[in-house]
Amino acid sequence: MSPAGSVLPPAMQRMRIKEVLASETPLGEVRIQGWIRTRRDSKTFSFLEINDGSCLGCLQAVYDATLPGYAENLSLLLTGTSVEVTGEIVRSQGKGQTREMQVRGLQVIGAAPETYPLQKKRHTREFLREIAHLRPRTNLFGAVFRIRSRLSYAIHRFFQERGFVHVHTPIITASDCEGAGEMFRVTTLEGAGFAAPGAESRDFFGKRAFLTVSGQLEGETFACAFSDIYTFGPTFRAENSNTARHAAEFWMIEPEMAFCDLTGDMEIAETLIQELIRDALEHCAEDLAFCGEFVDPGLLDRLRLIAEQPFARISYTDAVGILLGSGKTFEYPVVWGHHLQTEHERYLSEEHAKGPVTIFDYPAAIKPFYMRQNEDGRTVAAMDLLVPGIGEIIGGSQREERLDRLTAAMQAHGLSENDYWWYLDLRRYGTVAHAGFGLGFERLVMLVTGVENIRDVIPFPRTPRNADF
RNA sequence: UCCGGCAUAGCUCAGCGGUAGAGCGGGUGGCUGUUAACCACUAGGUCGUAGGUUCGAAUCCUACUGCCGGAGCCA
Repeated sequence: MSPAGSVLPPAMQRMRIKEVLASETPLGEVRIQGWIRTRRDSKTFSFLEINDGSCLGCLQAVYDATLPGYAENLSLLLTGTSVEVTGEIVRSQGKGQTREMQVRGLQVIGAAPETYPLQKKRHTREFLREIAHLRPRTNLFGAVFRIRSRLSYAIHRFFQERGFVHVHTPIITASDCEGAGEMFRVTTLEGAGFAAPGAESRDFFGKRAFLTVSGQLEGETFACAFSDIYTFGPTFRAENSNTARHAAEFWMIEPEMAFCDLTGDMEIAETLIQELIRDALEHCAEDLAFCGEFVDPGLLDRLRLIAEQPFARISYTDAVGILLGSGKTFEYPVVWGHHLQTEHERYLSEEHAKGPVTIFDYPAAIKPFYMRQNEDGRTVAAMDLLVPGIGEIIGGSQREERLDRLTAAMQAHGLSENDYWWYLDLRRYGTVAHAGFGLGFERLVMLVTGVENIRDVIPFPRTPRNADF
């Protein structure tokens, strides 16, 4: 495809800068298209740093002052301007790059005047969030979103290679009892009609509808047909959470395995994390090195450790004992039967295990109804995978497959069997042990890149009072 | 939602009762196979919004808004 006004005949293919920089063989004359990052002028020529997003690095183009149009173009060649450039790829005379382009023809496609917000200096993340439409053009966000893309691909590859079937579970759900937090209401009712008596039956779906907070229950139905499935899609929580780890819209991966218990569940979870990090280390080396240099100096060592070292596994009961025996004074008391607080989870992963740790067999009273009851009568087969710096990255469980136990648990949680008739049918017809978990995709990207705020690993973050762009 | 902090030039910040500053970015000129290039000059601001205290407020007080950090909820 040749853009209008191209300076070269269509026969000459555009090359991505990544390919130009990686090429082992002489390339001769090539055409590239991208955005100016910075310009440095000499008396008789200018250096242009051009980036097209294909990789972190820029192509240095040497633009000779004797070329036609040089003087007119120069005033337009500011940071942000889009250009098409042709020229020969030659060995660089300077330090810092092995090759560069000797420009033969240059065309300004779209000028970026001096009001362009991105300067060739470091900006704060807070400022860049205000220009979320332009921040992908920075080094950091370029690296983060290339890594995010690769991780997404690696997740599909991981499951597809293991025979898992990808299921698209619904985004809109009519069951308001998924039990994973506040839900966003979906409705076509407006004004007085919304509040009127019996309004729900006149709504689009004839009942109350919401955005999904989890595809798990629907995922279970497919696991009980395809044995191993996974979902990978957007998830919505209307919680008024204002933290670096929470977003109202985020992406989640939820595998569900039939004929699988909690141990098998933990194995898949741990293997998945390790495989994904290995994949990123191999395929995103340049971007990860950048993150290691400018985001978190300890990043690469930590990733290698996570990829190689087996994860610690500690039962909830043992974890409580470890916390009580730690000699640490916590703000919140450690009590068996209570939730582990952030400070407790941090101690377990950052100080005790010094790496990822899986906590399993939680008290039944603090977990949802669908988790499988253990024989001790007081815990359920649940697990949380905690990683240093982020906390919970995976939460999962073996599901209660015994109809009588499940209905009893629903009664204890005050839930109506009628609302879950199809979920209970799975236990009525060919029930089978099964287990699964949810992996927060953004938290994974945070782990891999070292970026500490979820708003900086998702293109356009949705958080309380913020849905711009 | 709770606790704490912050809001000054396009960006990053200094100034903390007495005429609004620097670096970067922009412009002009110079220099150099440069690479966060360098040197000189130059333009650029209702100091978040609304009240209040004071002879005088960017500076002190109050409210509001937004953002940041921590906590809760969780992925």
